[in-house]
Amino acid sequence: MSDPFDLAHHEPAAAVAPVLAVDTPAAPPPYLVGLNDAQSAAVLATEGPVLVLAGAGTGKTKVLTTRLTHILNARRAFPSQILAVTFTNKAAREMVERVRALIGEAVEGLWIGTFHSIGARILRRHAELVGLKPNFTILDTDDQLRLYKQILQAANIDEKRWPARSLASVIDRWKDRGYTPDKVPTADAGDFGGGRSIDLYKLYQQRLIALNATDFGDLLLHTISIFLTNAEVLVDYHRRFKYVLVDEYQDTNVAQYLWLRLLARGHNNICCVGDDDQSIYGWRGAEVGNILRFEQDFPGAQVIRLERNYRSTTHILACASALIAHNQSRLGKILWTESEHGEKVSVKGVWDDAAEALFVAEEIEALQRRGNRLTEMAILVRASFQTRAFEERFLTTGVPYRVIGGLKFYERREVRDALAYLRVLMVPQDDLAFGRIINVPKRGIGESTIRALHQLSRAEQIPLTEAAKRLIETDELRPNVRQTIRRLLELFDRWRSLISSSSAAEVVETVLDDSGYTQMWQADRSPDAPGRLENLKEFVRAIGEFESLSGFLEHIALVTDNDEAATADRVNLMTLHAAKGLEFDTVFLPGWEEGLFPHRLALDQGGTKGLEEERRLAHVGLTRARHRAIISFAASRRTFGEVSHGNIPSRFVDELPAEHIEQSTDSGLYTRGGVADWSLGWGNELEDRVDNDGNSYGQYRARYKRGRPQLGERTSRYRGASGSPGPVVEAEAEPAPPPAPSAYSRGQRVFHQKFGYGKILMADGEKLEIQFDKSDVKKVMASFIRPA
DNA sequence: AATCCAACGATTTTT
DNA sequence: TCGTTGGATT
Repeated sequence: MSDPFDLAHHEPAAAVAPVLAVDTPAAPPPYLVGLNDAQSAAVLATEGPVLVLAGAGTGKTKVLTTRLTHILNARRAFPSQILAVTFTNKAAREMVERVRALIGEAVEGLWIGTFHSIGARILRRHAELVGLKPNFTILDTDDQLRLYKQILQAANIDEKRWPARSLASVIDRWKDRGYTPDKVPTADAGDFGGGRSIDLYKLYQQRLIALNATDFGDLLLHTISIFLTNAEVLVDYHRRFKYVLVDEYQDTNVAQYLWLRLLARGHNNICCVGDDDQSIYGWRGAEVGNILRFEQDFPGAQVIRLERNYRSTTHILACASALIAHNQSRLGKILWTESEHGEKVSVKGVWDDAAEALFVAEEIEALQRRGNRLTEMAILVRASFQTRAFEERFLTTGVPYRVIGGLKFYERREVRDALAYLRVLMVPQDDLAFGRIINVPKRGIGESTIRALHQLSRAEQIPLTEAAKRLIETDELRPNVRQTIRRLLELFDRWRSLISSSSAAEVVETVLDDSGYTQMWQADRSPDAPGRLENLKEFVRAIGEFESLSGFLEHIALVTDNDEAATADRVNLMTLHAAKGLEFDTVFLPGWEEGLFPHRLALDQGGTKGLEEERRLAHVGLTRARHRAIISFAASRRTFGEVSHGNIPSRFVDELPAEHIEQSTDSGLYTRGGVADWSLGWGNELEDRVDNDGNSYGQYRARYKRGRPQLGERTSRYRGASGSPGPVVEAEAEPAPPPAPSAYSRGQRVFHQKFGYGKILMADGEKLEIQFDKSDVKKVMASFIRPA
């Protein structure tokens, strides 16, 4: 494959007079057939700045991919002259596949990728210009946090008062806005660490450079700096990229905007596709303003609106439109459809979260009986804790479900540990990685030793591994510690010598075995140890798919595989944020209560802006539905052990047009338009139901402890032979097996229906003595408890 | 240096 | 309610 940077070899001949190729009167190319007028306009408007406002379900991806196809087909540019930027790897992959389906091989050489992957690609070419080496590491949030902690400690700042997390978010937001440390306005310093945040930012950047590392934000910030200070580099990219396409433009932050502007300035052919009404990542630095300001930012821009919706029924669309019309800051689109009316949007008020889950489960089973597939149903929640009630219900009634989101494969502890070993192997200067595994598994290297290492490393400006090498030549450490470190360093040398002769997977296996890491988990008696071992195996297998270790490391730094092979027929459970871009026949929208949705914190922090973003989130939720949307709210809800009573239906419920909804509320709960007396009448009944569920749930819980995915445990599918990486939790209710033989041992955490959580003091067959957290020591039969 | 325990705090999270 | 975390204990 040719280097896309290597323009010299294929300067396009067709580029001299490209326009004629398509303008000659002829039948329209086949890929335009089936597009509506607005869609074709968006495809054909190749020159100059274009904003495509694509409402939900209006064929956005189709337009993007067809446009790409058109540019290539009309020979306006070679693949290597097109830059297409997305936010997710999934979107990038989808685009590649669809373009390939339309025109075949020509996709080779296209610059399609996420902002970060393309940023990384550019930055590696010019790393020296910002003081990095081309093989710099990309830190993830975990590493970042460790680095921030080190910096706070060095700066003598009380981490209790000023947690590393807060500093991280302060600095992240600055990076989102394109501020390098010298550019942060003094007014923005805030009060972190007594106003020292800007200095801390400076220190952090210095440390990153010293570590030859970047964080995600740097991938863009550094490239922007390079473009700004090295005109010839920028001009080179101007020449290169004749066409720039951007997906999900409403989600770009200021840094991304600046980056795009700089790159697009060459040919000025930039096409941004997005929907201001689906901007839901403001809290992460996304600026709706970017899309709202597009016409000012790019003078002479065309704005094309895609307003014909091909997804939802009229009732659903009417609700979504009426809802979003309450927002002030929007460009305004009027979605319409020719599809059928379908069912009205159903709005249901219930007692509490358990009743809500029960209601949803019953609806799902009814739909299933009528021949609907579970994969075509989704429950979209505002906050992830809400999934719990549904999981409990589904486990007791036996509805198969999958939770999308949660911990990703590469974020798991064991995977990150294994990765750290590889990083040290590849880049001995990677202090963060070395610091992570120096005492994992436990080798008896403690805080004082590590402090000594850091001291020497800082004093001599050398990496930790180097400091370790020197320190063991002195008598500063105790002999046994010295010996341990020496042996570890020798191991690394030995592993390194394997790289040239063995496959990557073999190297990793050797590392995990020789280091004692695998052994550590084998010896671990905790219930999640087997899963971790499985994950390690899968990790080795994943590496096998890469040619080199360094290729693998780049992949996992930038790719968190978020998609799942939805094979089995299961109900989908996820947050509203995770649902963006997806669609389902039936969508359940539970928890539409003031305080939860819109979320209180969103209102507290964001005021009207916050409210409008919540409303967009509601709009996103509704527009995921093709045929059915079912909204619900509960008067009482259990959150973190506390029960909140008297919840008020979300204001969003009131914003739905009456003629498009069908409201039903359990009696005695709410009166029309307001709150009725919930203090009466529900107490006892609720208690009963919780008890019943609690008991049967307990059985399932116990069963799942024994190796099956459990409720609340974000087990990945990454066990067993099949599948790709993914944070998908799957669980399946089966007939309950006979009670397990007592397998409790001293020290184990257990749960008792009445006494709550506790720890086993003594186990004698079925007779156990348990110290309960909220009670005293009790003697209990094993059949009354389950593992915690 | 490892283990234990009490205190805390818990929207959303594409890279 | 429950997982994480830093300080205290052994």
